Amino acid sequence: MSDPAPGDGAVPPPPWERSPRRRASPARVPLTRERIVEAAYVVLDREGYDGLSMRQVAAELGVAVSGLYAHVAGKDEVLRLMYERLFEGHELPPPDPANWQEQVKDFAREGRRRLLLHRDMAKISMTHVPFTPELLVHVESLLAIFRVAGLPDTVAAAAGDVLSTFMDGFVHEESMWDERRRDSKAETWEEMRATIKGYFDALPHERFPNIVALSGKLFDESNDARFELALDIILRGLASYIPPGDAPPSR
Amino acid sequence: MSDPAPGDGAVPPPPWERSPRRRASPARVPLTRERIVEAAYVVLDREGYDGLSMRQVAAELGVAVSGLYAHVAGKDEVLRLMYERLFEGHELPPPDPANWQEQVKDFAREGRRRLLLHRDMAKISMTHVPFTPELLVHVESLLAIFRVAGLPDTVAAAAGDVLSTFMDGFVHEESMWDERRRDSKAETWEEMRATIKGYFDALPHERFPNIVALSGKLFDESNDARFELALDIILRGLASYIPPGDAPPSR
DNA sequence: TTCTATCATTGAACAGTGTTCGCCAGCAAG
DNA sequence: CTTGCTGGCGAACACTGTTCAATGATAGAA
Repeated sequence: MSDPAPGDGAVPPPPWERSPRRRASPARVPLTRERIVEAAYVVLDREGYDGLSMRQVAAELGVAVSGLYAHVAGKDEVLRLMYERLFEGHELPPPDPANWQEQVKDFAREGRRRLLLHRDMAKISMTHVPFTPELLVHVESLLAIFRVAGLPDTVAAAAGDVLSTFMDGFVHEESMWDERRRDSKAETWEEMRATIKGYFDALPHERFPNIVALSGKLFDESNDARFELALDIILRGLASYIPPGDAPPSR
Repeated sequence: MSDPAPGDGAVPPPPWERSPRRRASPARVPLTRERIVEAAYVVLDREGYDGLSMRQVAAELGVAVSGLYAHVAGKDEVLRLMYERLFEGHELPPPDPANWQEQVKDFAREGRRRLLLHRDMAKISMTHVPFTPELLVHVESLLAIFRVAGLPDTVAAAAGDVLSTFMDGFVHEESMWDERRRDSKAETWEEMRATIKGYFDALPHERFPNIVALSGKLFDESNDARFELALDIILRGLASYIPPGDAPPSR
């Protein structure tokens, strides 16, 4: 497109321009890890996780597949770099015992927001354990907030598990429904939701009374509302472990 | 091996044994969905999720790959059947408001137990949304317990999300650590845990004071203890939504 | 018993995948 | 201008899931 091959209507470059052109051709931006990750994101958004192949990434860059392996150990490393770049610049504020709950919620909200930035990103996120040096600062900050808030150490340690598995799992479920919507003929989310609700409403009342009764609550609520509510459930549970008198949420 | 081709030392079967032999050969158990799923489990346990291929399953059955497709739509269906069979017979007791929390915990414990029965099973579990008819009864039973306990409907709807994403996520993390252990030279879990703890202890104290301080709590605790604690966090959060006076956890 | 029709099973093929290796063109240094 | 070198290239390997024409053995009919 922007780099047409000679021979299909394009006149060959005049000889006196050979010198500058010679610079132009090799002056194509050199392949770097950053450019590879960037291209991988483009492919991921367009083709989804299953369509994210090294060949597609190479094609996106207009480069041979084998060229990628000079800068990257393999596909695993590409996925890891994508995962790490997604949370770059994601920093938590210094612990404030007065509203630690809101701080934790903000962390989860921001995490979800970033995961939703790219299609199928939750799939990639879940296959990585966040103990690479760049991601450890998040764990550290979260633990700081928990401890300053007065949570016992064991609870603080477990809280990270609950929060991160929930965050990944929730977004993953969201993207699975979105994928299902893509596969079906439903164009809009509303249409898809109506289809699902119809399926649940059509279930035999006597065998699934509660599902039928809650079909509205299960899917009519927006994902944001369900996410917020679930966050609140988790944080209420955590708060219940703060010893009375220890940094009470007075304010 | 057990079925040597004629011509390399094996004498051909005498003609008078042809009749019984003819029965023996076709008397091989016929291919069924059940046998395919069973073989898939064997391959999964031996090779892990990445080694679970249709060809391996076919080889396990001593059958051509293409033969599988006469009984199964494809690999996706095999994974779905495996997932559904894992939870076969997993039934919840009738709702008892007096100890609904223990009922919910038992559900999660049994779910984790089954997921741990087969290597990488959590990976398979997470890619499925439990809305197939066979699995809907679980959702139904859980909702029943939540509602009878007095949880508001919106909370009951969200509670299922929190619980299932946590269950899958926690076991998935467990199996990821186990996979990492397998890859490393560490044989036992204790050895692996020591390695991890050593890594955390070696972190710079000034940058990661909380991680260093909690390195013991993060990994010395057994997975069971962490799972139980996390369950308790979630259930305390849920319980906080029961309106006062509505089926109080007296006893 | 002999023939036939049926259907489960097969082998080969196709279009992909991640990864490796030998080669070659173009650049910087001498 | 020549030399050395290295980044990118093409081709290949060993896989993957899936399809399809052909085949083999079986059960039923004559």
